Amino acid sequence: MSLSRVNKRGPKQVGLTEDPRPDEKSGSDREVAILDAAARAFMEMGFAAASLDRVADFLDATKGTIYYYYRTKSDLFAAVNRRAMELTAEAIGPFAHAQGDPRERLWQMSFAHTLLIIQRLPYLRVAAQGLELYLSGRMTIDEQKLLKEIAALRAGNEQLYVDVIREGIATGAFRNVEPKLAAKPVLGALNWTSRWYQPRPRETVRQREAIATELATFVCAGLAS
Amino acid sequence: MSLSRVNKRGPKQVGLTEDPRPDEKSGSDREVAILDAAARAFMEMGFAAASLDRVADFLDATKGTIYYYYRTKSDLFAAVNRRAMELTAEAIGPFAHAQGDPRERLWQMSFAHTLLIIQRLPYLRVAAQGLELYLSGRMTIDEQKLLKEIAALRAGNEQLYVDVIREGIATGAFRNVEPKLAAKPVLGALNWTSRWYQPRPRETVRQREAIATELATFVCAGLAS
DNA sequence: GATACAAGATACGCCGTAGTATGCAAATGC
DNA sequence: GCATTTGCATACTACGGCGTATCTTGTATC
Repeated sequence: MSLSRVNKRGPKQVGLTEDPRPDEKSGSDREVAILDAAARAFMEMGFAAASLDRVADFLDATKGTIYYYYRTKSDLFAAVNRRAMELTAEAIGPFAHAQGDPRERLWQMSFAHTLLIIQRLPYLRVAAQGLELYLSGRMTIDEQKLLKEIAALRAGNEQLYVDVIREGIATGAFRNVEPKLAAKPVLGALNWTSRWYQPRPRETVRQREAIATELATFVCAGLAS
Repeated sequence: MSLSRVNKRGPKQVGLTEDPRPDEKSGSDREVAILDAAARAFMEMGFAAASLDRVADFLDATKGTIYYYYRTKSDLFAAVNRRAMELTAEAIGPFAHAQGDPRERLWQMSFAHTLLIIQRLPYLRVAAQGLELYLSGRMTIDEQKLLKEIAALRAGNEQLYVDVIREGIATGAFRNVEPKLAAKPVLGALNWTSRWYQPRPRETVRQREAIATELATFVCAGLAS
């Protein structure tokens, strides 16, 4: 396909610093701006229906810019998903890895997760759509690699919930259920927020926290013994 | 657009019976077969990415058949969604409208809802994708009408949950929360099943019921006071 | 101030697919 | 048994959009 493309590894680093990856997790400012625009476009139309020209509109630029930083539309979509997974891991990871009461930790994870969805709706809504759907047919080899990578990140985040649930069962705080199965409705209750939530102009922090509190309380109560 | 189309109201009724709508809810056998094929295609690729040729493949027919019964791709998609909503209403309606303990009724609704998702996965997964996403931009007038109609059906089903939750709060069975907000994680936990569930060849009825039992127990416990 | 390269704009080729026009055999009516 | 309509299949057109080739401008380097 694109074997002749040589310069498509993003912009060169400035200066003489030879550090191989100065900002591995999120790329440059420009790349993040592109991801933001892409997240908005994919959120509003879905991957297949959203055109790169629409992404460029949100960027106030043209397609040329996008293709300078990303090789294909699938690449861009995967990058949005990857970033969404990173954001999620950052939000819930600290509580997942902490010590202490599993029930309290699950509550904090759910609370933080919900607030994240509200704050970063475009990314999380795109992530909730999933990319398996769209890339499931006629995939190239590198698209399969992308899919595997993102799926692994997603599974990693889900595993954080599974682990906490398992701990909670061990301490007797939670009902004795299969942790992997029990994690499904938990994730469902949380991720569904990306579907129904609509940002309101004058919404206060307090109102958002009320939503997050209800969801966190709901999932903890749902597992309680 | 298609002002010249005259014969696109589906097949004529046979015989001389003049009853205007002999089978309003689901159409003819052939239409249902087309919907089944469309549901499978939309499930596997999403609306925008699924081609009508792919739908025709599942039908073991060609596009000509589809366009004989449905005017546009959007029409077909809306019909799949409409049927999904009808199936849902049939599954949960009886318990929603019954007398008796709201908690027990919510449990039965959730149980039936989950089993429905498992049994009719293509329809319910397509419905969970939603159509607002894909039709949100550049809609024609009749597409807007379709969207409104499906949204109303969806809202009706959600309202069934809201009502039961409200009753449960009144009887003291459920925590005192805003019913509309509380219904969100309930729907999320249930609908999420259409995302993660994958049919296994030798799965028993008992195994499916185990999933439905866990989800129903989860949502009831999540609201319990 | 000439050179080289980074960053992005523009224009276009090519492909997939929604929708249409038409053909055609089998059922149906008279 | 002839005419008409039904129920599709086939062939084709139109168009939107991905990806690419090429051109332009700004900026660092010597």
